[in-house]
Amino acid sequence: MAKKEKPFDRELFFRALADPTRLRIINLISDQEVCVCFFVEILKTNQPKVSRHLAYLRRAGIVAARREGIWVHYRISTPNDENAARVLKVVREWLAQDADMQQDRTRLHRICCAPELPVQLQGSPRPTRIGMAV
Amino acid sequence: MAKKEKPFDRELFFRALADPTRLRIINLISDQEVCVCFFVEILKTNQPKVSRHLAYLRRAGIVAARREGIWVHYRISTPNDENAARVLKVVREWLAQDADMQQDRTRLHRICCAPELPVQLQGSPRPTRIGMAV
DNA sequence: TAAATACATGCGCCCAAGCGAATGTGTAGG
DNA sequence: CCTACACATTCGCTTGGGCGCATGTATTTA
Repeated sequence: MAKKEKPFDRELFFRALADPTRLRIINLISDQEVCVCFFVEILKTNQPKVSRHLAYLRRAGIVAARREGIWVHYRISTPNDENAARVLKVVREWLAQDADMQQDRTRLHRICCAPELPVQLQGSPRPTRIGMAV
Repeated sequence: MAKKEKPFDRELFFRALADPTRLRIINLISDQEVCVCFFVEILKTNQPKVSRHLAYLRRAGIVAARREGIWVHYRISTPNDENAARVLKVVREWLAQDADMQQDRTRLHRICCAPELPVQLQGSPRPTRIGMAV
């Protein structure tokens, strides 16, 4: 009844990072818990696409999901593998410095901190900062 | 006449890391200059395959080549992008700890340090340690 | 239980990437 | 030159991944 841990899949991990949409998602999450609907809005794409990329990141151990009623919140997950965690940390710092990525975060910040959410997001739970165990 | 530097391609960089053969090559190079023929021998594969993966790593700015007569030596190249360089550093440390990767390095070490090279490698220049600027 | 909402997944299409086999390129030696 | 050698590249094939679209699932509310 021990050892649920599957051996960490390094290939899957790197492939997960080898896609611009997934990197944008990782960047958008930052140190928050973000509802799926916000990704759809910021990335200006359709919901299935976002959902599939989130599933990919989940399988790779990069993000974790938490359901709250009808909504699902995503946050960064520290990979099981210590070295993968180190890589992810550096990658996130890299993204944080990128101009386009900063724009994405700015747009998310503008939307979720505005007094009124846009029509598509009425009633959606806004992103919330979470404690980063690092 | 300035700025030959193309803007660093982050996607290409990550895709380069998302392949087991290319990771094995990165690991084998370690802090040496290694002749192509040794990759063919250690990876137990054909020469075109190795050559294509090496070309991929070159385009991604991860390795550099140096011709010496009929032989071509490959070494790790520090990526133009500072953050990419940080990622690569962590990735290489990761590989260095991996059991399978250690086996590869051991086999390379055994072959190139033996008094007699195997038949396929007769006359090939052995890998040589190079100064790592880090 | 039925409808609405938010998200996940299955399906088919297309394109990129990896592969083996053949061919091309550059270099040393006769 | 011509050959031999090491390596690079091209070609055709096959596979995997991302995409849009349609459908499935889970949860809340009426």
